[in-house]
Amino acid sequence: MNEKITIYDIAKRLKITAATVSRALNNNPKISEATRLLVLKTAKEMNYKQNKVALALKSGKSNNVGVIVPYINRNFFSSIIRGIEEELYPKGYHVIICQTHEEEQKEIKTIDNLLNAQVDGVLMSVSKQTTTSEHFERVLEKHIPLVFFDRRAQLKGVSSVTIDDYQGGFDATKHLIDQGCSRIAHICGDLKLEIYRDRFEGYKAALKQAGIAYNEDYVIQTKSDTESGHFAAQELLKLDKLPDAVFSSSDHTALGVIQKFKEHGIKIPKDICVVGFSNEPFTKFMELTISSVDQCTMEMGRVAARVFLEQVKNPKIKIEKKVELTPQLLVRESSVKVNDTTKKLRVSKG
Amino acid sequence: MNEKITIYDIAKRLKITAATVSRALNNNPKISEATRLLVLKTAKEMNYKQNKVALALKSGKSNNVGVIVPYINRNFFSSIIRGIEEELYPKGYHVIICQTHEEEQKEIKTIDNLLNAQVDGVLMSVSKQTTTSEHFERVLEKHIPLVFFDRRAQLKGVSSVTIDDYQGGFDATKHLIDQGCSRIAHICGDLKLEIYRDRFEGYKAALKQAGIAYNEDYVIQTKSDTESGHFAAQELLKLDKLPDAVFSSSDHTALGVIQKFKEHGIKIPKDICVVGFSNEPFTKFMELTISSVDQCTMEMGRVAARVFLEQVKNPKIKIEKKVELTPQLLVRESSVKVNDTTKKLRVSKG
DNA sequence: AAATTAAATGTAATCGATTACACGAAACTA
DNA sequence: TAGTTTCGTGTAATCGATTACATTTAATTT
Repeated sequence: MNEKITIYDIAKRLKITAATVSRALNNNPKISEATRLLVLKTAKEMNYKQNKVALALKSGKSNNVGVIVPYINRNFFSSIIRGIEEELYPKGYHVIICQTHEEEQKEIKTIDNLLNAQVDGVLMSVSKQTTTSEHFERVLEKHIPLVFFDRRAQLKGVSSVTIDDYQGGFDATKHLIDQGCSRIAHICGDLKLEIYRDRFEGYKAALKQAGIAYNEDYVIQTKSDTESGHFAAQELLKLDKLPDAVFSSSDHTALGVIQKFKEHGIKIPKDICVVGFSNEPFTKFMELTISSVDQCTMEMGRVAARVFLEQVKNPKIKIEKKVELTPQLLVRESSVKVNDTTKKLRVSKG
Repeated sequence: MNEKITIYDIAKRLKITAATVSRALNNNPKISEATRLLVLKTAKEMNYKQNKVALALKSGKSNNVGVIVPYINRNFFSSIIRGIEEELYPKGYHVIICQTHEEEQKEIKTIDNLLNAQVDGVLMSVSKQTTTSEHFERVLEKHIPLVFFDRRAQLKGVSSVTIDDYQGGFDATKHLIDQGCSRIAHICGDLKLEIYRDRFEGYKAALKQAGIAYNEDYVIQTKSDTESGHFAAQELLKLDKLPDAVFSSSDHTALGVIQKFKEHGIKIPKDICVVGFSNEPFTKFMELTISSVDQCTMEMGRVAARVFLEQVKNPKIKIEKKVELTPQLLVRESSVKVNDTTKKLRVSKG
């Protein structure tokens, strides 16, 4: 019962050759209807299952794609992976998950391992530490589709799917301006990363458009966790003139800012409006829900998968697709100065 | 540059046979030191990389394990997967991720697909809908290690890693009793699932131990989301005597309960103490942090991976290992009746 | 009826690595 | 020196499926 059934077993049983069996199973037109049906029936009877590994060796296609992220248990990444998986599974691909822990060495090793495992594609978000790109070039040399999502490396000929971080930063800041705020602080992540630079640029552009002078004192660069939010808030509290709004490039930092401000008796959003970034699940569970910029993560995964599929379909054509998804500002309680309850009810809880 | 180098290429270059090359690369003792070094050197020069697919076909081992969960973008599951990945990657295994969306049909299809792909093991959490178990038996027939985590099927000869849900329920309830509560409500998930039954039993045991009569009116069975928490709270509000504590089998439901109670002017934890289950990230981000039972997810993944490794190491021995991890009650603000600030500071924020 | 064509199946190579068995040469024993 | 080990390599089968090419048989044409 447990031995594996191969096409040779079917062939032996029917006193024909494995080639005929293979052809019958693959609906090859040069097979007679009679034998085809017989083979199909026998295959079902014997509970034959095609051995994908043998197929992979013969065809050079493993039907596996590698997905590399810093950590899989971060909502942002796991949602992207969900999108990728849901798009690729119906097409017969399996998703192999790997984590880099933000270490370049692990990233390099992982890519080489995936290449040895003959994956048909690599979809990834570059680790923060990564500075070199030979490992990416090794993927390209083998003509294996490489698609970056969210964080990409500067590399010609590689497709990427990102959100328009500039737009996200712009929208968030514009919204704060629309709320009547004019002293808007910005807490950004490591500006070596493109995503944080872009959000920062969007912030500045919105200020400029509104004729608000850019004030360097209002910009604080930190890590993207809650503690850094506490730190940032304290820095802001030292200023002569307190800002009346904060746009943070991270939800966790936004939370830290809110916590620290509350400790100091500052009312959110009455005294200071706050907008975060990423639409982390907790932002809508808070008593005071936090406005945030949604990065349409599932969609990002789906699109990355589709870009990959396009590339395997047209192996000859060198596609360099740069898809930029539009982020979605979700206005919640932390950034809306309301005067009456009617308005409050309109605040999105999504 | 991009053609794949095989052992035949190395053999041709050195005018020896592929067999010798293979032996040299595998440190086979019957190879002369001279040829071995020569082969190793040449392999490096030619940038040879072993083709894992060919190896998989020959050996019958793919070095891939399938991990099946309902949804990967749930903190609980993605953390387990992280644990699994981190344990298996160093041992040369790749983790293939699949989602069932809680559908039995998808689960069946996924398992069959993984078997065709010749995975060396299947680690999974059973979908809520699943009632049959032929698909699990198909895995066992092929002598492929099957390990359940968290949610398991009733099946002989299969290992599982769970937490002691009974203990978790007991600890949570005991803690509420220790806070002076005696009218303790319980909001549970679908009692067809073992995990919810066990938590419920733990709850009842703690009551019994404290000599508190079990009151059916205080038990509400719902789904595990925030809205169900609203519903449950409303049901409790209808009672003649309001409970003075709530132990919820889900953090999301606990959150809903808290929200609804607050709407009705009930103070948490002064009037009613609340403890949730799962230690979802948001529980510690709230203004009012929520006490919860941590399920040591990363550890669960690691242990599941180790159980799998043990089974591949001893293929002959039929191991049926039932590992039960001990959950950890995290006492936070939602369940501690404090009188002075000193005590409040001791409340865990972990 | 002989010749041509078409249809169905068989033969054998291939994908890349491993390994039982065979074989020749060197080294050792008696 | 003939016989036996030992050592290092080569030969060829194997894992399971696919497919170009060859071959057989049947059907069609002239």
